[in-house]
Amino acid sequence: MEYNFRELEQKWQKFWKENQIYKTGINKDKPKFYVLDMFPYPSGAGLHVGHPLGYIASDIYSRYKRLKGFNVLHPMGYDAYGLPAEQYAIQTGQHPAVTTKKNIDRYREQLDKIGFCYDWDREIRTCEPDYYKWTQWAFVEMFNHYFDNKLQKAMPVAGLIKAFETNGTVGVDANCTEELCFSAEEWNAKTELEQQEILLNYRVAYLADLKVNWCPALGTVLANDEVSEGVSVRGGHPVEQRVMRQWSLRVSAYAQRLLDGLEKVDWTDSLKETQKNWIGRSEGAELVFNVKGQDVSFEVFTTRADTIYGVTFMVLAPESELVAKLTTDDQKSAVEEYISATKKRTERERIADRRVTGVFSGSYAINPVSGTEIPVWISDYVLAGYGTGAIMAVPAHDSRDYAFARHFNLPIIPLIEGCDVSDESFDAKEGIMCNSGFLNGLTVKEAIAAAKKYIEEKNLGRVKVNYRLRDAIFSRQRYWGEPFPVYYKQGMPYMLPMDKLPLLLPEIDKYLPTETGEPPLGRAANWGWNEAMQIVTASSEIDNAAVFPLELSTMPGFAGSSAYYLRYMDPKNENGLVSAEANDYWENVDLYIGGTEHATGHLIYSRFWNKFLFDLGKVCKDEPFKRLINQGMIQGRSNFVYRVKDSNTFVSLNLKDQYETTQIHVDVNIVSNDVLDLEKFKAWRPEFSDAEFILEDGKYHCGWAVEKMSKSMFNVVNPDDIVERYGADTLRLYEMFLGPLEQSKPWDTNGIDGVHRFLKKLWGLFYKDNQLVVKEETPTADELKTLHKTIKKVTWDIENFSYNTSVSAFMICVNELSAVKCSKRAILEPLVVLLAPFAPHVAEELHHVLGNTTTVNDAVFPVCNEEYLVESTVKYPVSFNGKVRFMLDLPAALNKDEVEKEVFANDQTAKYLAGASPKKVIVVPGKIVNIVM
RNA sequence: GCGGCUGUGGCGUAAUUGGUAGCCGCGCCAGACUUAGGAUCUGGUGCCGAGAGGCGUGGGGGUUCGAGUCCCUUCAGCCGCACCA
Repeated sequence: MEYNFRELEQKWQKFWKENQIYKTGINKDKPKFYVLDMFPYPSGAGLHVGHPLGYIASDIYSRYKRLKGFNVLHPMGYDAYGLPAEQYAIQTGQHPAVTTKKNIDRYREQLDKIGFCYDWDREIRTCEPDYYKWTQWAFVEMFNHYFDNKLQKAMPVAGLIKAFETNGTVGVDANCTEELCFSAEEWNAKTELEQQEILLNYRVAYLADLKVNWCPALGTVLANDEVSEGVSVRGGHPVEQRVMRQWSLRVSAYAQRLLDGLEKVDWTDSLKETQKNWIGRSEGAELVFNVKGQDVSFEVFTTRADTIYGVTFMVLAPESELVAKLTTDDQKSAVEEYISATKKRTERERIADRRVTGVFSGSYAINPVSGTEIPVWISDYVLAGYGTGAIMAVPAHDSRDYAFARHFNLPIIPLIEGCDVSDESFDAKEGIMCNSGFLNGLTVKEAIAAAKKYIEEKNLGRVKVNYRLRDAIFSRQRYWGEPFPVYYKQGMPYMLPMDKLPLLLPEIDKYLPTETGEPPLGRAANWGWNEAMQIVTASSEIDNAAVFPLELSTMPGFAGSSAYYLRYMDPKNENGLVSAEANDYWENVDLYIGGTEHATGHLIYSRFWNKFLFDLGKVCKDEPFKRLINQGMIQGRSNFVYRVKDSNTFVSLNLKDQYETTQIHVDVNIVSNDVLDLEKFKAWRPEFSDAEFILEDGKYHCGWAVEKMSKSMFNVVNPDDIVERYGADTLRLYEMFLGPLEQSKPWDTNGIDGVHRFLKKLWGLFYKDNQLVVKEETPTADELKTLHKTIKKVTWDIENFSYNTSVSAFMICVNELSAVKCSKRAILEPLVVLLAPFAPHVAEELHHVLGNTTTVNDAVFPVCNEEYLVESTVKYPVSFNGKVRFMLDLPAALNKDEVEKEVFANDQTAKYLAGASPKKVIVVPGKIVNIVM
């Protein structure tokens, strides 16, 4: 029997499928374990060899846990809504549902070939109505809840209304967009419309006029994490700031809990750090400044209350509402000119070009502590969206303020003894205060505390915690997303009744905005809501009396991915996102594997979403993902050929310096070990058909470089091709063998022969000349040692996700067994089970070859017996002054003194001592001997 | 600028956590076999050196009997955040 991987892999994949080997259900007799992959967006390009890396790692862990007696939930699905399918629809007119389905089918085909243990009965697609029903449901719940700051949890809006009716805002501490203050009488006197508008100020899902990131090229707004350096992350289109009425989720209310929760999860420090940065907690004080000669005051936020005596000017963000209030008549034209100039600059330009710009407003503020009058300036270095959009500038101790003061010749007052501010500001929070009234003589740390206390006591402001985390803008002016279950009466949003969900995505004729600039859903023929009949009806019937318009925006990409891990627990449930029974059993994800690119998007939103559902009592765990591992990126390894300028002649790598050449990417699939296949090259592209070559030793050597794996670099390797040539088990092993899971590393197909050879060698322990050679003989001590040290190593490696080293441990094991021609059942049987998580097909085959009739997945993972590992002798390296000179075999039982005695009894020792007397002898029993001379 | 991670043969990497640096694999070299291959098997392969030996984990310094591993410093690369007050 040959190792016929093609036949064998197909056979077992079929067997697993037909016998539902990977079907999972609640089983209270076994401990549960939930292993999840970040589900993919099914792109048109299909999978390349980098995508399955994380899937293989999680698959190994899932299989291992199962063999260890756990009931393992290991599902897969698709993040099926998204921009690329819609962009494609715009270009081709094909319905995004059609292309999405096609892409999903392709993904599935590719995934199936690799032999994953997914329970496909639990597959979800975010674009399916029975799934997005629950996305809409969660949104309605968010609309119906507000965040109570005191309780630090979401509470029903109904309770808030009751409080307003009896006491107004008194005693209410609700997270809100804008602090409001009204009495019960005032509330009760308001119209329904007015009350609804006020409630939007509190709801967790709310509609508000916000400054948003508008991307004209994509025709939609984008969330902060979808924009980087002023351009859209997807597509790289310019993004501008615009005020629009949009749905938002009050993620910022959960800032503190999102931060605290990080302490409870087992994630990498770098990922936690990224989330901490994104949440951006800063403790400080909010100070009230009165404006001189006007009945106006404004607040600023500062983390350096200690520097209050050094404030020499104030700065407002150009977008601040205060600008209009504080601009005096003589400064009006200058301010207007500055504001319009600022508006013209995109955010990108502002970031790229750090010129100091600004204009004086004409007004003066009064320092609430020192009483000094200070000029109020306007500058775009102050952000409208952070804090209050106004700052107190302390040029001596803040580098941005310093640059501004220098540019406009404003005073700089040093506040720390001995600091030099002649060239730059002193930003460090250390030293002793001076020029600071009652703070003089204190350290900076003490002064911050003292100043805060003073501010609170004198009622000059309040101690406050600020977060950088913004609410998530939740509307997209696009077609291919979840429709909002929302209709509008007099411009005010109302939710569809829960029992009418899902609100289905309507058909439209073109996937473009309407002629009047409304989102694509504006084209839908049936997009009205008959309130009395509770049905969707023709858009033409909208009369704003009985039939009302439905929301035209759709939800963003992160909507569907925020709670999908919960749905896998109970994917067919028609009465809830997840049943209490399923949720109580599976709880949350024990191991989540995916890329770092979701660090600030998906992983913040889903934590927020989960916490919200936790507050409602719908889920039992506060954090969704207990342990998280980021797999590294697989980079491409590109190959180059060198064309001699103005010719069709190509020169081999080491001769290219003799010519003037152009470097050209060449398809890595026609290169082997950096040697170009000349015939394939000529056939690759018509322009190379008559190419000529300057060779070295009859070969054309290509250059190479590690780059991103992409079509344009011709370095994309398709897993299908690898499976076809080497089999899925070889692919799985090689992906793991490449290097540590979390590290980025280049893919080079050339190395794959090594692991393929390993599998053949393993096969060779079972079959020789087509004969099964497995024997029932008792294994030797050495064979048992080989097996058990491998069990020990591989177990430790799996637990620590060090899969590259376990593959090499398997190789060492098989090398050792081959060397002694060991084909004994007592050794091979446990070895096959040990290998099953990594190479399930060949393991299943060999498990059956050994006479087992049930799947290897139901075997028991072997346990290391330390007794077999005990050594009777130790090879001591004997070193002199730290340099190893010779090895000495000694009984392991010897103690320190006995080892020393043996070493000095050896004549080699005398040779290296060369008559000198040792100053010191170090003996570490079982390890080394070092003689210091 | 701030924060994090990583630097080991020609390449991907390993090192029982302070104890023989280079395991495993690719590649390369030599040999065997021969249905001449992108097959299989055997041996070799960090660098310098004929050899004894010396050097060697980005560079410099330190702690230690002993450092890839710990400390200080410096350089390079990758990632995250970045007018966040």
